Amino acid sequence: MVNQLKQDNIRRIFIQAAKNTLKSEGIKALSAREIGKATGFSYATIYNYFKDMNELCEVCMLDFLEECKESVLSSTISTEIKDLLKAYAMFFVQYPGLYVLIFTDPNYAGRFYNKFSEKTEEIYKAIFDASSTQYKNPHIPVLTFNAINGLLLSYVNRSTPTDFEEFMVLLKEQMELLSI
Amino acid sequence: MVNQLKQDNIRRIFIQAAKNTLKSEGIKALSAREIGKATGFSYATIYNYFKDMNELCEVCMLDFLEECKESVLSSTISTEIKDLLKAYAMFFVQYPGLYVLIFTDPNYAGRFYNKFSEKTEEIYKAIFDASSTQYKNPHIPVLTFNAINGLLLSYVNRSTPTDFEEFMVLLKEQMELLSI
DNA sequence: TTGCATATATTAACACCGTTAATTATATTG
DNA sequence: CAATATAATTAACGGTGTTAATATATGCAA
Repeated sequence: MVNQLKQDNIRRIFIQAAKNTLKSEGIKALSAREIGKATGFSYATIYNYFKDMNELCEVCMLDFLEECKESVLSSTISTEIKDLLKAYAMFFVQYPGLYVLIFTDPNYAGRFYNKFSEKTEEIYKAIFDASSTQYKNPHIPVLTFNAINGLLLSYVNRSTPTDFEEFMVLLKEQMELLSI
Repeated sequence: MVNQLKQDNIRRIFIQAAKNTLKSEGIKALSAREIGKATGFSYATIYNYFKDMNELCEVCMLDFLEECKESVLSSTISTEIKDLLKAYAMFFVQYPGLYVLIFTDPNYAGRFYNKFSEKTEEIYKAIFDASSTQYKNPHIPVLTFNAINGLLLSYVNRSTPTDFEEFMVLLKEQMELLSI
């Protein structure tokens, strides 16, 4: 007889600990032994609740994407698309480590891409649905997100632009060029 | 008395072996032990020629960027900017692992970013210099590369779009939207 | 409550990794 | 040839993910 409730609770303990580590110290600090210490469990106990460390990490990543979505949609600045997109970019500027982990780290971003593609598509769709203006040409939203993600990639991985203010200026200019 | 020529040659042996591994099997397969096997040297000998494995990898990355630049500029399709940009994208579509390594992998892309930023800026500049049309507004080239890099990021890490043909169609459409 | 079966947690171990110190082999020079 | 400088190797350390074997806790029937 398994105690499903207890199992779920312990699972959540591991997830929460992993999320904390990922947010504060990044993926490099995440290890089975570290999560063991942080939760009080042995490092091997994790393997009773997750297939491997990747599974634990993936669960966190989907959680973070959900947080991103909620953060964007609850930021009641306006329903103008440029403000929604700015909120999207802001979330990841706030947590550059999460952007790297979810979108750029080949060890994770590339794994089970269908799951993450679905979730990111969901976010993109939610943003353009929430917007007050509609775009008939579906390539405009795609181009817009490619441009923003390219900018975020450059910012988090190559520090180009170097600081936050410059990033926001560039983002604004790019949105204007796209007539967004 | 050190034999500089001999040293340089052995250094090049390690670099070549590492480049082969990176191109064929990717960064995950690169290790000191593996390069030792591939070259016939002991794994520790590498440390007589490189500070650490990161240095070896970085040398390879700069080499690859140089290859990319030469590949783009020697592809005598035309001097139209859209063809040059297509050649740029093609290089990394051909070697997705290299794109991931150089631009998206946080372990490498983020390290010594100034060195790589310089080199990538050099490529971007070379492309727009070789182009037959000139852009007065400097934000257009920046936006263009952000869009292409966003598309490449999505393609290599999330398989969106799923195949090469689709990628090329999307690239063409995005260039047209940007009036490039 | 006791005893037992089941479920869960822990420890120990294995195979990797990067890196370094100590040791051995090889060149070079007097 | 012998002494010295240089380079390559082996052995070791501390880290990683993961698994098998072992210990502990839990749930339940008698």
